[in-house]
Amino acid sequence: MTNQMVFTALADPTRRNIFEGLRDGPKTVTDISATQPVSRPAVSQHLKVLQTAGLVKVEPRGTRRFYFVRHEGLDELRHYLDSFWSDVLSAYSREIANNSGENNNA
Amino acid sequence: MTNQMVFTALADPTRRNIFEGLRDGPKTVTDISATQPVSRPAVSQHLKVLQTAGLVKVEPRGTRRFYFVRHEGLDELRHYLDSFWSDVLSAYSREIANNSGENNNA
DNA sequence: CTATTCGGTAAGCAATGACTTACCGTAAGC
DNA sequence: GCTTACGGTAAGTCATTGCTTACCGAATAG
Repeated sequence: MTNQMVFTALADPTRRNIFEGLRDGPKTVTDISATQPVSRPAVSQHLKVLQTAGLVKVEPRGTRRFYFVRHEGLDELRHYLDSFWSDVLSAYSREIANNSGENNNA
Repeated sequence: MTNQMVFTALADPTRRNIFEGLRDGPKTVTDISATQPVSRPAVSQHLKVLQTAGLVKVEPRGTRRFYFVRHEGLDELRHYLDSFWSDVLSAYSREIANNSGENNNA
């Protein structure tokens, strides 16, 4: 749910690959396993991490479990980036304003 | 430089904290160390990872080295999120269109 | 020229984490 | 009922990585 968990979830290559594979529609665990070089339990564990981070959600249909991208998860990450971004920009213009008047060395 | 490296760089709590500390202006390594619970070499190593990921840049002034947030690094990450986002949305509306006509179970 | 501050690198250690195989619960098919 | 496909969990292994101390180069101060 936290930004921390989102970044951690997307840091692993396999997990990122799994997540990106869900971008064009829901998939079952065995579907995903077929496209990945790791075992099915490994995929299951990765999906758990993605789910805890709020990036995917599950919908059981019969004996299968379909995994979806969770839109809100991406939203939160975008929001984090946006606020960070504006902070950096304002600090940057402040920096320029300062530098034209004085030199802020030690 | 790659998205992979960006996510990996921001996945570590200490490193993320260091990066966020730079949001309101440049800092030296010793400055950063003072605000972190880890040693100065550890900070130095973290900054190296952030730099390799393209998230920060250095500007040596005399014997000091000032670290800055690198705007382009954030840009690339935002671009990645945007394209991912639009892919998910278009697949999502496609999904809805399909589901109103048929049921795509096995 | 010598002393001091700043900070990057090396080596080694301990914790995290990604993967495997083995196992078990659950829902559908016969 | 029994069997089979699906998939989550447990336990153990091995590589990754974040941390430490020790060391060393480079630039300013005196």
